[in-house]
Amino acid sequence: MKRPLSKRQKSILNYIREFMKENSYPPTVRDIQSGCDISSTSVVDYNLQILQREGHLQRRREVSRGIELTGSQPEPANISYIKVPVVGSIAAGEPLNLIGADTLGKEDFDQVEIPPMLTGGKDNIFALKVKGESMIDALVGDGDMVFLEPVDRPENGDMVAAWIQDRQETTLKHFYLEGDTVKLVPANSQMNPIIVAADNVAVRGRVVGVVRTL
Amino acid sequence: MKRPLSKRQKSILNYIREFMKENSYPPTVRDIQSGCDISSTSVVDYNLQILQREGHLQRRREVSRGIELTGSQPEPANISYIKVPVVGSIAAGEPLNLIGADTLGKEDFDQVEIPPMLTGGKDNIFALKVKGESMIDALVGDGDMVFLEPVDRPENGDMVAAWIQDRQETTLKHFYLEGDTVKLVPANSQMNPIIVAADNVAVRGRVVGVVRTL
DNA sequence: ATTGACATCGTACATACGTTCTGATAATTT
DNA sequence: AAATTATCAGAACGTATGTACGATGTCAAT
Repeated sequence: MKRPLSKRQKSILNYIREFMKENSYPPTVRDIQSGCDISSTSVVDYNLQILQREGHLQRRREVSRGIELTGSQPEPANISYIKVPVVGSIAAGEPLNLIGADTLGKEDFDQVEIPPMLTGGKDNIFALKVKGESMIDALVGDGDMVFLEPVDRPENGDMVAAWIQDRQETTLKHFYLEGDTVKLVPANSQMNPIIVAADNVAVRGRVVGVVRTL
Repeated sequence: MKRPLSKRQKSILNYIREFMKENSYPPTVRDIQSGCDISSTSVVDYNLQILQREGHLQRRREVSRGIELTGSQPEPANISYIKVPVVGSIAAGEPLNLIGADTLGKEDFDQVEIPPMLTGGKDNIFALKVKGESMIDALVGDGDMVFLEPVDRPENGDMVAAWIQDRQETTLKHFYLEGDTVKLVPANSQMNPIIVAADNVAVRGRVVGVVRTL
């Protein structure tokens, strides 16, 4: 169903997007033809049919400029980008005060803007700056920014930010629920798993993305 | 200058707005004609001319549906976001065809939008999808997306995408220039550095960011 | 009544534009 | 290789659609 698009099809799709950003109406078959350096209108038509079949756009027969891109509705301009609050940094073994992540508004934190590519469409995403090397084997290093989706009942194996009640700290670990205990395992061969009672940990969120700048 | 619009003109303007809300393209003269119960296309044209003169809309001559409502422009969105082309994927030890990255336009590739946070303000950034584990110790894993800034004379230690002439392949490695040879070292303890003549490698770009989604 | 600016009609025309047909060519499969 | 299938080319066709133009109607000022 979801076949990969050919180079030409991508090119066409991109051209349509660009065109509609410039003008306020869709391009004609011939606009696309010249815009994408295609030598025949029939080729454009051919590929438009495919793009339509694959659900990337809608066409109205016999209607000039009867092209409608699906998926990327109008342009609320900013809905495509999401501002997420950086609620703090998280360090291996160090306490982290995340209190207020629920009570305070987004406005009270630094904000980073991230593309939807990272969020998978979810909102409510928040960010943490990683300190330390506790997850180094999971390819998360010091200084990285991790993005989390708020969940309190993660799947086993998820990378989560968890608050450990009696240690008064929050760490980034892999999560495993085993009976009524929770095993929090770091992705670092030099560090040992933490095993605690299930009611002693509160998962803050599940990591959905990692960003590092060099 | 700002004359009051006639009933008919208001009707037309209104119809255009409605039409563009329904469909994603502007109406034709005849759409307006029937939609506003006008008995002649010339009347529509006549009134459109007036509406244009009064600044309520723009028209493109000889262009079907060449109507553009003024006043409610959807803001040029955020300039702060950059579209970068994903020019391909890069794999440890496998050839990668990057030919055309210079000759083809951005439009010919998939695009991802990234926040300025990742680019440090530079443009010309391009992206590669990582395949394989050659940089696993540098916290770059399979499936990650790396963002590169085009440079051909990197600093020692930079992580670069380099084209190796006589192997006909592109890889992601750390770069070290030593005399007139170049050492390309993978960040994977299981793999050995590649040492080649300096004029045998062409650096495509320097990695400035890494993104991973889980 | 006459004029003339304004709005409306009906119609015709030229071209903008989607569609279709016949083959050619490249990519895959048998 | 032969047979299929996917993709492209070029041209032709017919509808969709903007535009032009003369005729008609309206209404206020002359």
